[in-house]
Amino acid sequence: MSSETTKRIPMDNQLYIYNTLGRKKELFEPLHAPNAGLYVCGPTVYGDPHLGHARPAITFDILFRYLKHLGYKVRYVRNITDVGHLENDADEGEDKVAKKARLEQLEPMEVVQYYLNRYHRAMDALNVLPPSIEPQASGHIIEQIRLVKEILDKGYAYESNGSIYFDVPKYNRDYPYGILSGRNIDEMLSTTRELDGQEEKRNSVDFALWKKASPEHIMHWPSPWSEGFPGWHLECTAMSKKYLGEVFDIHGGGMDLIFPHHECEIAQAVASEGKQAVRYWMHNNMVTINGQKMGKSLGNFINLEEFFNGTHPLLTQPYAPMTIRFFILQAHYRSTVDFSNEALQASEKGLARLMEAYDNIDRLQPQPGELKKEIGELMTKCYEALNDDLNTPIAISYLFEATRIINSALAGQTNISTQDAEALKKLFDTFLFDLMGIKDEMKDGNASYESFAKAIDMLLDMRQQAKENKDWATSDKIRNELTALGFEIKDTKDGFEWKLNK
RNA sequence: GGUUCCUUGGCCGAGUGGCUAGGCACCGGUCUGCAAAACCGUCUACGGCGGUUCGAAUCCGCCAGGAACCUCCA
Repeated sequence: MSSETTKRIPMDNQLYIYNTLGRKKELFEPLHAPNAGLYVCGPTVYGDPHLGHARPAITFDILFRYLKHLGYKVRYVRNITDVGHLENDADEGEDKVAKKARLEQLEPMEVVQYYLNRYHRAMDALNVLPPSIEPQASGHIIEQIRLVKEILDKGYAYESNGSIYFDVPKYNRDYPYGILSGRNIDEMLSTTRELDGQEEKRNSVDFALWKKASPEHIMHWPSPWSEGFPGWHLECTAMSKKYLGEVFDIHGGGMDLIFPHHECEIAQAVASEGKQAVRYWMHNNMVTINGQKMGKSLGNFINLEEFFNGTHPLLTQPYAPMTIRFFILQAHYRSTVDFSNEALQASEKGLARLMEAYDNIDRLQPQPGELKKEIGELMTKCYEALNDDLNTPIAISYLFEATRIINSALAGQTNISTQDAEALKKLFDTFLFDLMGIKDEMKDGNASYESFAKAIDMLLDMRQQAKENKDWATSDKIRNELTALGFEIKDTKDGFEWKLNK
């Protein structure tokens, strides 16, 4: 699909990733190099995307970008859940959407499309690359029904009143259930709460593969057992198998999906195929707010659009998409990251400093000479950081080291060679832009930027004239009014610099 | 109650046995017409109590506090 796949995989670049199954870092060795398969649980599109959705999207975007950078031909599948979760729960927030669909006489698929579009728009703003395939659960009912049949044939499921349930205790006699989450079935049997509809199930730990639709249920399909809809966990197993094969490399998602979702996926795959489908399980941690998980059920989430506009009451200002992205990358993906205005502002300023340093590389006046060892090592260290389970905060810390080197040279305090300057530019191009996916929101895709920039330059040239005439009133007026408009004006040895703070 | 995990300087956040990231804020200095920015410097932390060790933020135990999962959730 792209020419970059011809790149040779560097032998010394060995990526280690933390496998939740086994809870340790493991060398990543794809099953069918140079191909690599990646499946990530995407959103259930029944509400606006919030900060929590940005975390896995960005985490696995980095993985996607890095695997491609290492020369792998990556097939990245990220699903869209559009059936099974829409209306069959008691939570008011979710009910409202289904209710709204009915009240406004919308097709459920209109609701789905609406939020899917908004999700895509937010991901685009965050510079999250689209996956190779983005399958929707509702488009794979046939595959899911087939999977249910296979599990029934193997004897690990049973029918009850038109619904099909996975027989967890029976499965557990042949294969260990709970290996991903570290649970054992006896404890679960003794601690699982009683839930509605459980009378159909033989055991409280069993889960639905196919549910018979109640009369008021909007979305339903014909099946050998009933008019109904697929169970919660089925789609990922069916779609990953279809697009990545019976066994594939990496499956990602949020930590909150480990149980029951991913545990059930393992059970479904093993029950139907007799073997595990996933070789590396990766899980990103949660975004918290005041130390608590940001999420729908707690009602403490902030939509991405609210961040971009600054419209949520908890926000003291708007935050650019790249600020959000950088903020998330400044924490390791397996740590929780706590939202606060202070933390976001720190990220905003830090990122601005990096972007400025990058622009400053072009202002340097490098001399012919050798590459400084210190600079040459930064590239290696950044690779080592990413190879160590995608340690983006460490890689970022080296970019800040590079920033100090650049600014120090610009201030005339140190010398810099042509090779140094090239290496620094390559460091930023590779790690900040290509791999971490930061972009210059002002310049990228803005055709009129150049005219705009020249107009500001002209104003500042006039100010420069005034300064030379010691007309401080005029020079300060220009500076103050530009500052009021959000510009930051800097006087330098031989002129001026400016930037627009959003 | 069960399972898993966390507690790092004013804030955020890396780091798994010695070399003690990084960002933001603060303070001092250089620079500047004044500023801003930048640069240099300062501040040097690992919840508590024990233990292992020549040596622990890092390993072990206990205690305290917190979180996630056990129900849909990224």
